[in-house]
Amino acid sequence: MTQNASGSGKVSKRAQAQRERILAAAQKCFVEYGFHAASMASISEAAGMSPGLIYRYFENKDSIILAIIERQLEEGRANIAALRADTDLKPGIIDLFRSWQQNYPDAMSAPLFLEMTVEASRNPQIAEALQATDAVIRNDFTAWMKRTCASNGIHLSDEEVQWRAFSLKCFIEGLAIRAVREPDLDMSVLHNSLKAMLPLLLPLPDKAGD
Amino acid sequence: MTQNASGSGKVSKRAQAQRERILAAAQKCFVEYGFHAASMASISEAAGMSPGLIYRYFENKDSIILAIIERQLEEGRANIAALRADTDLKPGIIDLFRSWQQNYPDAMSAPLFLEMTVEASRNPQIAEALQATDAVIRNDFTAWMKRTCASNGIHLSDEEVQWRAFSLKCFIEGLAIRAVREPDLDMSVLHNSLKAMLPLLLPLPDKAGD
Amino acid sequence: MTQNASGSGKVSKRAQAQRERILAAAQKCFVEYGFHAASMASISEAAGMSPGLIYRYFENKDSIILAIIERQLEEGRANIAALRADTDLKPGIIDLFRSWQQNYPDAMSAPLFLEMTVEASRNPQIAEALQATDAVIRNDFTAWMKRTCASNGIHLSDEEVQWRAFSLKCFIEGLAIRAVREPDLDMSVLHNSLKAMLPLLLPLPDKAGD
Amino acid sequence: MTQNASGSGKVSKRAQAQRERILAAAQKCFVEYGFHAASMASISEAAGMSPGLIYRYFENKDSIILAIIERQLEEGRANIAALRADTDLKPGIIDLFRSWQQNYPDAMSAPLFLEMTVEASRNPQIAEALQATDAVIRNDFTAWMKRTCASNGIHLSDEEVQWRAFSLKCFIEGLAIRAVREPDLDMSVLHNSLKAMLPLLLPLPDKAGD
DNA sequence: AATGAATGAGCCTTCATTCAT
DNA sequence: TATGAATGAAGGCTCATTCAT
Repeated sequence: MTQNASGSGKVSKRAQAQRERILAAAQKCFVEYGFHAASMASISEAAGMSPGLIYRYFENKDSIILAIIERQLEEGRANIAALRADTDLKPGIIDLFRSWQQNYPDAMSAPLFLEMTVEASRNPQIAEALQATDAVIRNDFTAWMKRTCASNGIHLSDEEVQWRAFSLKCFIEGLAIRAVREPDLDMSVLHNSLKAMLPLLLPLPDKAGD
Repeated sequence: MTQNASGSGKVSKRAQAQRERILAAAQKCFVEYGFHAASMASISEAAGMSPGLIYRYFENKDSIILAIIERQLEEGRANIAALRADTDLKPGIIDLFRSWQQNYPDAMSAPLFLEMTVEASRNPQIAEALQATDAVIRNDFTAWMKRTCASNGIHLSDEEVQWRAFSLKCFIEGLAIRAVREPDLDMSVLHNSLKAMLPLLLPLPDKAGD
Repeated sequence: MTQNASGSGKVSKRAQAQRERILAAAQKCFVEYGFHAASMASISEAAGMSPGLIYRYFENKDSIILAIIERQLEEGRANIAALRADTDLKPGIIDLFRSWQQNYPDAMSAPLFLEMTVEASRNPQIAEALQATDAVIRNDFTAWMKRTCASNGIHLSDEEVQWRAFSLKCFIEGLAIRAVREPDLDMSVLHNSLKAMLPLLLPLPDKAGD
Repeated sequence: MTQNASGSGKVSKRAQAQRERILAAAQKCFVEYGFHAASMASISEAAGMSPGLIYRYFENKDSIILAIIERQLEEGRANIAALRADTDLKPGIIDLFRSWQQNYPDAMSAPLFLEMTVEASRNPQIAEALQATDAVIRNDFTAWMKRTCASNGIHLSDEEVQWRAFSLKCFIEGLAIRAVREPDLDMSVLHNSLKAMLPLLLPLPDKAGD
C-alpha cells in the first residue's frame, strides 16, 4: 500500500484537495442518481478525472459513500452547534425545507439524507457511523434546548427536554420525507404548523409578530 | 406485444393471482435487500417461478417497484380508513414503531418506506403515484381527525386541523427514520413523547390510565 | 442461488455438456496464455458463448482453474491406473515427452502442469487438491512398481520401492521442465537416459532388443 | 529515446547500481507473488524508489522479468562452475531442496524457477535465453561430471556422461516440483533416494559414512 | 403458460505506463 | 535524476432482459 487511500497519517494539501474534488463530484452524482445508480465512471467524470485516480484517494465506492455520510453528519453537528440560545428555529426550518424541496446538488439533500438512512439498514459500517453521530447530535440539540429554555426563565426536567427534543427531531426529519414527496406543497401549511407546533415543543415567551 | 404486461385491459383471474404472487415475493426481497440490491432472480425464486415468467406479468423491474409502491400506498390508505373516531393513536404508533425497528419481511418496512420516497425523487412516475396517494391519505387523515375531535366535543377550524394532521404525519414519518437509525432506542423516550405530544396535536379529553 | 455453479447436487446432461465445453475452452486458453493471462472473455469466445453464461456453470475463474487441475489430476491417476504389471514404461515416457514438447492445446500440457504447480504455492485450495491427488498417485505408482517387480520375481522392501518410485517420479516430472526449455532436444539423449536409467530404478529382467 | 532502458551501449556505474536495486526488489516480489501478481508498484516500493523511475532503467515489466531470468541463469551457471571435482552432491541437493521448500524470498525459489520455465513457453525471447543458458549449464555440468569421474579413476564415454548428466538434471529439477507440491515431505524419502540414486548416476568409490 | 439457458451491456476495480514537475 | 499523480485499457463479474423450447 503506497497510497493513502484510507485516512491514516498525514495527507498532502493536494491530496486533500483531490479528496474534496471527488467528494463534491460524488455528492452531486449521489444526489442525482442515488448511491447505487451513481457509477464510479459518472463520479470520475463529474470530478474531471480518470476512474483509476479515484482509487488513489478512496479505497472503493463504499468508502466514498461513507465519507459523504460522515461529511453530512459533521455538517449536521455544525448546524446544531451553531445554534445560539436565542435562535428562532422557525426560519431555519423553513429554509431547510425549501432547500430539501429544491434538491440542490451541492447542499444537504433530502433524498440523500433518506438514502443514507436506508443504507444504514443494510451496511453495518454506515449504521454505526449514523448511530454515533446521531447520539452526539441528540445531546447537542438537547443541551441547546435546555439552555435556551433556561435563558428564557423556563426550567424543564431532563425527561421533559428529552421528549421535546426527540419529538422536534422527528418532526423535522419527517419534513425531509414531506419535502421529497410533496415538492410543491403549499408552504402555508408548513408555516401554520411551525407557528403552532414550535411553541408547544419550545415553550418560549412570545416574540412579537410572525 | 402479446402480453398484457402493462395493466391495460381485462386481466384473467389467474393473471391477477400470478401478479400477487410476484408482488408478495418482490416485497419480501425488497424489504430484505432494498429495491436495487434485490435481483429479479431472487424475486423469481421467492415467487417459486422462473425469471422469464415474471416478464409476462410485469414489463420490467421498475414496474414491479411501482406496483409495490402502489400497493403500499393502498395499504396506507386502508390503515387510515380503518381508523375509528374514538381510536387511541398511541398504541398503534408504538406498534408501528416496533415493527419498523424489527424490519419484518412481510409487513410494512421502514427502510422500504424510505426507499420508496427516495425513488420518487428520481422516477417521475413514482413521484406522481406518491403525490396522488399522499393527497388522499392526507384528506382521509384530516377528515378522521376532524371527526374524532368533533365526536369529542371539540371543534377546530379547517386550518387548525390541517396543521395538526400535517404535524402528526411528519412526526410519525420521522419515527420511521428514527426506527432505522436507532434500532435499539430506549422505548421510554418514545412513550414519553407520545404521551406528551399526542395531546398537543389531538386535544381530546383525558382517558384514564397510561 | 438458483444456479448450480458449484458442484452440489444433480446436474442435468446439458449442464454437464456445457461445463465440458467451458473446460475444454479454458484448457485451450490456459495452455495458450497461462492461467492469469487467459481472460474470461477469451475463454467464453473459445467456448462459443457469452461471458455471463460461464458463471452459470462456474462460480468464478479460480474454480475453472481448479476444475481444470482436478481434471488433469484424474487423468494422471487414470494413466497410472492403466499401467499393467508388464508395461514397459519407456515408450510411454517418450510419448509423454514428445507431447510435452509439442504442447498440444487439448492434451496434457507441460507448461500447464508447471503452472498448476506454481499456482499451488500461492493458492491453498489448489495446493490442497494437488497434495491430495499426488498422495494417491504416489501410492498407486508405488503399488504398481511393487506388483511389477514381484511378478518378475524381484522382491523389494517397502523402503526400496519408495525411493525408486520417488526418483522415477522426479525424473519424469523433470522431463516436463526439459520439454519446455528444450523443445528441440535431441531425442537420442532421452532414449539413452531411459535405456540406462530405467533398469536402474526398475530392475526387471532384460527384454530383448531396444 | 533518451533513456538507455534497453541494455545497449555504455552504462554508468550508478545506473548499474540502480538496476541492481530494482532487480533485487523485483526478485523478492516475484518470489512472493509470482511474475504476474507482482505489481510494478510493489517492486518500486521494495526498491525504495518511485514507479516512474523504474522505467528509466527498464523498458517495461517484461524486461525486468527477462533480466531476472538472465540473472538466475547466471547464478545457476556460477553454481555449476563452483563445483569442485571432489564435491559430494548429496548435501548440496538436500540444502537446495530444503531452501525450495521454504521458499526464501532472496534465494533461488522453486516456484520462480518453474514460472521462469513456463514463461519460456509463451515468450520467445525468454525461451531463447533459457535455451542458451541451459546449453552452457549442461556442458559445464557434463564436464564437471567427466572430470570428477576421471579424478576418481572412472572413465566414461561421452555418451555415458551425457545421459547421466541429463538424468541427474531431470531428477534435481523434478525435485523443484516436489518441493512445491509437497512442502512437508518426509525428508527421509529424499535421503534414501539420494543415497541410492546418486551412486547409480555418479559411480564414485564409496566415501565412508552417510 | 412456463422454463431457464443465454445474452451483453455495464459495473467496480487494478495496474502497467506516462508525464508534468 | 527522480517523483508520484494521472491515465485508461482491460479484467472479472452481475443481472435485467430475451428467447428457443
